[in-house]
Formats: sequence, structure tokens, C-alpha cells
Amino acid sequence: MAQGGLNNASSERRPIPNPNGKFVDSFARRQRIAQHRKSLPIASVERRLMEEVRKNDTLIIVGETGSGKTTQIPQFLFNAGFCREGKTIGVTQPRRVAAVTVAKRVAEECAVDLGQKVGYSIRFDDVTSGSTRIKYMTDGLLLREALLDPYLARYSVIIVDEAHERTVHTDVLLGLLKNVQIARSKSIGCQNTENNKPKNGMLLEKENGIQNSSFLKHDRGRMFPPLKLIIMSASLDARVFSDYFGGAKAVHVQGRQFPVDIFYTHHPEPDYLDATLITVFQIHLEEGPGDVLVFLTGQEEIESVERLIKERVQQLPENSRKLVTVPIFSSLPSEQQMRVFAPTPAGYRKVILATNIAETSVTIPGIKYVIDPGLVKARSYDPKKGLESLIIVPISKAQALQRSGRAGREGPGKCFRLYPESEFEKLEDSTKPEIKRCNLANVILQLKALGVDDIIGFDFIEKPSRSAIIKSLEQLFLLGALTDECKLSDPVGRQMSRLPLDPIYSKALILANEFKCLEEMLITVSMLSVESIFYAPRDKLDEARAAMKCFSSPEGDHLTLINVYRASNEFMEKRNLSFGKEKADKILRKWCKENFINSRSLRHARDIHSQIRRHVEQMGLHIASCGDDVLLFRRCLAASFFLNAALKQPEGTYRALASGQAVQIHPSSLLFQTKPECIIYNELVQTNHKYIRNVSRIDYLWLTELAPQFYSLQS
DNA sequence: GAGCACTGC
Repeated sequence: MAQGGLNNASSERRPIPNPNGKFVDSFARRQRIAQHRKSLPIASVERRLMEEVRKNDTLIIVGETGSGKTTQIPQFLFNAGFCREGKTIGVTQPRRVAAVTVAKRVAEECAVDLGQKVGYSIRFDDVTSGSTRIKYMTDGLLLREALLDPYLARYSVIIVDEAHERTVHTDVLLGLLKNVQIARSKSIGCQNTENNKPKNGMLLEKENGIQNSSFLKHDRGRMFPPLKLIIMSASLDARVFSDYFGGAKAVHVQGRQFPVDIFYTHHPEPDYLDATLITVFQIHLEEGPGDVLVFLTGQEEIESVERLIKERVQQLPENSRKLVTVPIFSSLPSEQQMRVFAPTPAGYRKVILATNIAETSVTIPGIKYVIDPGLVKARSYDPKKGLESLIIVPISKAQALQRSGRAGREGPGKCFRLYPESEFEKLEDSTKPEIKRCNLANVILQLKALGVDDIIGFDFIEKPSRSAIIKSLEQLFLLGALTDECKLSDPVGRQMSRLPLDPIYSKALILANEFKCLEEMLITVSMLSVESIFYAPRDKLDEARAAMKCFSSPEGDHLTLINVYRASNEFMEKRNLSFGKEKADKILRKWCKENFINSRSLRHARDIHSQIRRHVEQMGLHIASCGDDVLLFRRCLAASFFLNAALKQPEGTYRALASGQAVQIHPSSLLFQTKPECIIYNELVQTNHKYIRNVSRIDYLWLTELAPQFYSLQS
């Protein structure tokens, strides 16, 4: 309402109230915004850029941080007429927060209500309407949209932002968009005018001898205007994208960053944690005011460095002790994460000890110094063993650049790389795209649902290994999602592809419908789909253990998760009657804290639960409960997760039946000490050991009975 | 005896 007011009052200088009761001089505010927009580096090239978009169906825009490309280009396109005839400009982001904050900013710049001309759409939160013309969204969400509208007919332009990050979603999306573009340019056929002749979509591909066909069936009944694609990347190397889009033109837009001095060590540091400590104190004692951001690889490292800093601070002279440390990593409860944004007390220096979360996801103000040991904990995937691992590896040059850039956002800064320059030169240019290091079951299921039959032949920007594709095809076949001819099965495969879940969880829901325990399985897969539900800080481990006992089931982690969910539900239902939603949320957070439950994870699970419930109801599945018949539910777990069954070995470790690997139950599991004979699990990750998590007890004989397609072959 | 970072009509 207040923003509508801003709109109407634009010609008056009278301050008007906003919902917070503060007064805003709308005229001055709009002037300030206009001035800011004009000052952005990108403002001076608006005409040239729009010219390029008109001439090229695909354009690569390389823009450094601070160029304003994400907020400005969609507005340029709108003003240039790309939303005529009700068409929409879609802008994808890899992260939800980015989609929301940028949309808010652009709505403000346009002086419109969010959700009208400018809106955003992310999972669980759609703030768009029929009049939305500039739509920010996550790339995963656009992929989901494509399942319903394969030609992405409502969009005239799609901008893929942060493409250099090369998330799985971005890579699949680029492959899809390339096909949509070809299909749409064909659909208009001889209708082409000189202006919208598909340049690199069709003609150049022919010239380059690249296959000029799309998996999308030619829909002769429908006409589509060509789809304009803009790939935005912060990477110095636009060639990958340009090559992929048949030699598409790349333009460079200047950024606005303050200079950052880079310092290297003379020799490699044998102990980077010690080197980190020394550098922290060097900065603290010798450099001017400004906060320090340290990139570490994980929680354990952060906690031990924090302890060491606190110890050493005490050894300094009294007047040099004004140093505070603040940790931040993803599994930290949000209230504690927020501490990085709290202003540093006067005269103090803040040292932020962060994981990769501070590289892109969280921007912390006030950073003048960055310490970069050059390492990151990264996920890798061995398709042959179906084993994920978290290992510490050197970062890429692009990551090093991104990290040092964090020191130059508000003024000139310094970055201390704890390795020699010669080592920097040896780093990979960019991080290996995620699609080459993850399980592909979900990607393949999506592509199959979109009509891509030949996955191995699919034109990926970077092809995953043949063995990874085959392993995931095999897994989907074993789950019944694919037919003998490797086509999507109907209805099982089709239903699975509609559910925004890991395929193995989607299948579990379909089976649970037959087992008449869908209510329990719905809760289970929602809880399994989020980060750890239990939160056990090191210093309160015993208390946390005791709290977990209240929910625990002797059968294992799955029923325990159900108990937690139901307890929270009961708690909420009681409170919701007497309090408003916000108050009830606050009380739930308190309940979580008392019970050592991560409230962010639980809320996320509740969101997933309601979304998936809508889906399965639409599919016509029946949400029945098995009541006290725990045996039935465990049989359903066995039928669903038979690929992840393990048998106890004499030494107390387990042997995973599908791969033959030796694995161990993770210490956070309820069954860590019980060690039943036969179990199923949901996650296998190698850290210090090959750990399995989310474990439940089953009966060995159920496997041959319930999954004969797999276990009769084995014996 | 232990948890990089994101994300999904």
C-alpha cells in the first residue's frame, strides 16, 4: 500500500508514511535511485547493449561485480520493448536470496509493488501476478516450469545470471534453452523478418556443422517468436559459453570495485592453520582499521582457529586485545549467523571465520582484509561406488579472485594468499562444473520427462562421464522409472519426474501409497530432504543427546524423524489456535532450541511436506497412516531403499550389499551403538570414514521378497 | 565418535 502511495505521490514533495510508521520523502528517494542508476558503469552502454540484443539471439555479457548488470539489463530490455504483447523477461539466479533481494531492489527502482510489474518466484514463495513482466527466479524453478511449458512460451528473453558458477541447474538449463531456442526459431519458419532471423540459433550452427535439431517436437500448430538468450557471467572466460552457443557474441561490461592488493607467501605453508593465525595477528597489530575475513574449510577448523585466536589474544598487551571473532557456516543456527552483521564495537577489530558461505551466499560489510589459505571442502562423486566424498582440495583461480574481491567492496583492501604466487599459477582456471561431480539420477529423470531420449548424446555444455550417466540410468531403471527401452515409464516414471524430490524418495512415496503408509513416508522424505534436523553443539553434546532420546525409536532414525515431526506438529497445532502465525513461529523456534533441533531445517521440512502433499494429492494418491503398525512401515522402507541395504560384519562394520563396500554407521545415528544385523540407509558420504546416515533396522529376508528384481539376481 | 556450499511447478 505504501508503495502504491509512493507511486501516486511521485510529483509531490510531501513525505508519506510507510507501513513502519517512518516518513519517507518519496521524491528525494526516487531522485536518489535515479542518480544511483545513472552512476552505474552499465548505464552508459544501454543503447549499445540493446542494439546487440536486437542483432543477436544469444548474447554473452561478461560483467564484473558492481557493474549493475543484474538489476539494470532487465529494465533496459523492458524499456526497449521486449515485453510487448504480454511477454515476460525471465532472469535466473542460482540462489533464492539473490532472486528475492534483486527483485525487491528492481521493484523499488521501478517504483512498483513487488509482484506487479516486477516479481520473483522461488520454491515455496511465488510473488508474481499476471502483470509481472520482469521475473526473477531460481534456475531450478525455471527447469521445473519447462516440464509444464516446454517452449517457455511466455518468455521473450531469458537471462541466465551467474552462469560461471556452473551449478547443475545452470548447466541443464543452458542445454534446455539451446534446444528451446532452436525449436522456437523453427516454429516461425518463413515468417522471419530480417530483424529476428535466428542468427546463432540456427544459421551459425549450420555453418559450424553442429547438429541443428531440437529434441522438442516441432509443434506446427503454434507460432513462437524467437527466444532471446542472455548469458551473464563474471568469469573472465566467455569462450565456453560462446562456443556452446555457436560462436555467440560476447560483450564486456566494466565493474566497479576498489583495488585489492594481493600478497603471497614466499614458500608453501606446511601448516595453513598456523599461518592463518600468524596472519590474523599480523594484520591486527600492523594494519589500519578494518575487519578481517578468513576462508576456512569447515566447522571443525573454524572452531579450533577461533579457540586459538582467543587464547593468543590473552597473551597480547592489554591495549591490543580489542579483537572479536565471529564464526559463520551454513549449519550454524540463523541467530548465530546474524552475528557477522552486527556492527563491530568501537575500537575493536572483527575477525570473521567463514566457510565458502562468505564467497557468494553471504556478503558481509566492512571487510578490508581477506585471508585465503587457498583450500575448500568440496563434494565429489564416484559413480562406480555410488560414493560421495567431502575432501579438501585447492580452490580455482576464479575462486581465489572471488575471495579477494570480498576485500574491495567498500574501499581499497588487501588479500593475503597463504601460498606462493607460483602455486596460484598452477591452480585450475575455474572450478569443475558440478554436473561432473554429482549423482545424475535427478538430471536424467528431468531430461527424460522433457523428451530427451538419448542422454548420452545430449548436447551438454560439458558432458558428464559416460560411466556416471550409465550408473544413474541403471539406478532409475532399478527404481522402475525407466522401461527396458530406457524410456520414461508410465505412470511410475512420469509421476516421479513431477515430484521435486530425489528420485529414490519419489519412488518411496509411490510405494508407500501401495503399502498404505503414505502419511508416514511423506513425513520421512520431507525430513530426509533437509540438512540435519538435530543440532548438537560441541559444548552441550550430552544435553543434546538427552533431548534426542525423547524422540528416539529403537527401530532407527526414520521413525525418530517422524516422532520429531509429529511432536512439532502437535505443538504447533495447539499454539496456532491461540496465537497468530508469527507468534506461533517464534514459539516453535523456542521449542526447537529447547529440544536441540535446528529450527531452519524443521521449517524447511514442513514447507517441503506441504508442497509434496499437494503434489501427491493431485496425483490421486491416498494419504493413509499405518498407525501403530511399525512393521508395515519398515517393510516399506526396505522396499523403497533396497539399493541402500547393508549387513553387519563380524567386526561391527557393515557391508553395503549393492556395492560390496565396507561402511560404518555415522555416530549421529540412533543405531550407532545398537548395530542391528541388517539395515537400510539414506546417505553414504566419505569423510574420515565411509559413513552411512539415517539408518533403520530391517529384516534381511524382506529384501529378496520386496526387491526381487535386484536381490534374486545377486544370489 | 562427527556435519563444504547451493537448490526444486
